[in-house]
Amino acid sequence: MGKGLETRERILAIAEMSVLAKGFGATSIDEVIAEAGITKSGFFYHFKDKNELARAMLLRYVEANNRVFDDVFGRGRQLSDDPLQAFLIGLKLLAEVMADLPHGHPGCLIASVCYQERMFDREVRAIAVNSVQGWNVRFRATLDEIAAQHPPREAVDLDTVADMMSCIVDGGIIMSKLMADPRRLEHQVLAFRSFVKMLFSPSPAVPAGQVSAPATRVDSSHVDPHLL
Amino acid sequence: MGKGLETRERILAIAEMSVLAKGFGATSIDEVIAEAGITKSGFFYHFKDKNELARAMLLRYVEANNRVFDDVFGRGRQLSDDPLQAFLIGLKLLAEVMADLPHGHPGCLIASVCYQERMFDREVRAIAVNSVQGWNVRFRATLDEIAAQHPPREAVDLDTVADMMSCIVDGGIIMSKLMADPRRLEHQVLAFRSFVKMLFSPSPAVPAGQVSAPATRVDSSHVDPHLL
DNA sequence: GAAAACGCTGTACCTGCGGTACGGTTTTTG
DNA sequence: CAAAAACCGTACCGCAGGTACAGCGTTTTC
Repeated sequence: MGKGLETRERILAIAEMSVLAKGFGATSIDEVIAEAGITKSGFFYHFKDKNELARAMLLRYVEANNRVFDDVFGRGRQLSDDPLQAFLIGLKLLAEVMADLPHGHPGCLIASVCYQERMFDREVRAIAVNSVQGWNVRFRATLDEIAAQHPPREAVDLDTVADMMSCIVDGGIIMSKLMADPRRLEHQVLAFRSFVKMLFSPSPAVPAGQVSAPATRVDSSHVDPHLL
Repeated sequence: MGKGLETRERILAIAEMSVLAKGFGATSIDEVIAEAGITKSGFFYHFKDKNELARAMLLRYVEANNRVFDDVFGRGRQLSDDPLQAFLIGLKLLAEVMADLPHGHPGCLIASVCYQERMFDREVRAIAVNSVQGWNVRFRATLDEIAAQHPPREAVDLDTVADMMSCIVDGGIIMSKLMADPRRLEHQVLAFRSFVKMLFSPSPAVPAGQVSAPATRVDSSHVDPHLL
């Protein structure tokens, strides 16, 4: 990474923290540059105005989020051929990732943007909307796969279930932030997991042996405490 | 309502709209007073500073929210003696209330505060925390009642389920605001309702006749499309 | 019916921040 | 070594939050 990109990255990280703690409108450029150890001119060299900063922040955030999703649900698929099991494993891993954040989840930039829509131009809002839509279609596709093999017990719209994923995470972040209790987010993800499990599990009697042998090694963490 | 309280209420309503649309830090007093038709001095007569405005706004919001909860879940209890059915009816009514908002839910002030914590003093944050905790113990008590009669099918912590209610609503508000689609919030509440239903329903075979005869008349709206 | 409290208005002023402009300087890179 | 990249310094504008205080009409209270 060149020195320019490094500084840019530092600005974005600091600004994200500030935005999540105080809101975009209350985030002062002076504070950001002081913490980043640069001058105002330096800042405006990288971002022509605050909206460009917002755009870059959002893109950075969405990308990082996508990497996490790719990681946990990709691992889920590696660990089971059954789409339901794979998704449940992914959710378990996601809950673990959320729980392992040192000071709890810092906050969701999408939610922050949502609660300050008037502050941003169309492009920023479009980035937020597209990202969420992308996650929804992603999870919707997964749910379709699952439903093909496991007929859902309740007549619930799968788009709504896919949407629920984002809602639970965003709601869980708010609760864990507000209550200063990182575990709440973890619990919410696991509760959503229970919902999915119940929705696609045919009967109280549990059919065992659907989990294929793990092809990949799992790094130190035992994955199978509550798989079914 | 005295003239003073009337002006105060007008200020609070306008400020709430602005805060939900732009964030607290970006909400300008000049804009609020312009819309309220008063002067700056008039504003500072009612609120000594922005933090006092925030406190009053939050209290107003929480109170309104409590009224809605009291209303829908109170009606639920009127319509069924079974705690599960009463809760499910309440959730259905809540979803309807959410769907009937003319321009969608304007936003949750608690979430807004959460994403701008650094802007507020301890008291404001305490109000937010206490309100959410109040809702959680309320729903937890309801869930305890339900669980006493309907053993839950999954080993889920009831505190987490109670928490999930707030998460779903806050998450649903974010999604519906972001996507400009008020129905998403309604769907999320109904999805949570499905979760509760599944969690406390003993088996796929539905035992009928648990709904007691409604003692109260239902005002024009037919309550029983998807009760079980 | 006078006094006090209420509900504001008007003016003036200070501070800090977002943002612009622009010339100069150092650092990196081809 | 030269050019591009990555900044620094300074000076400035306008707006918003916030303070201070004097005053004024209306309503309430004794």
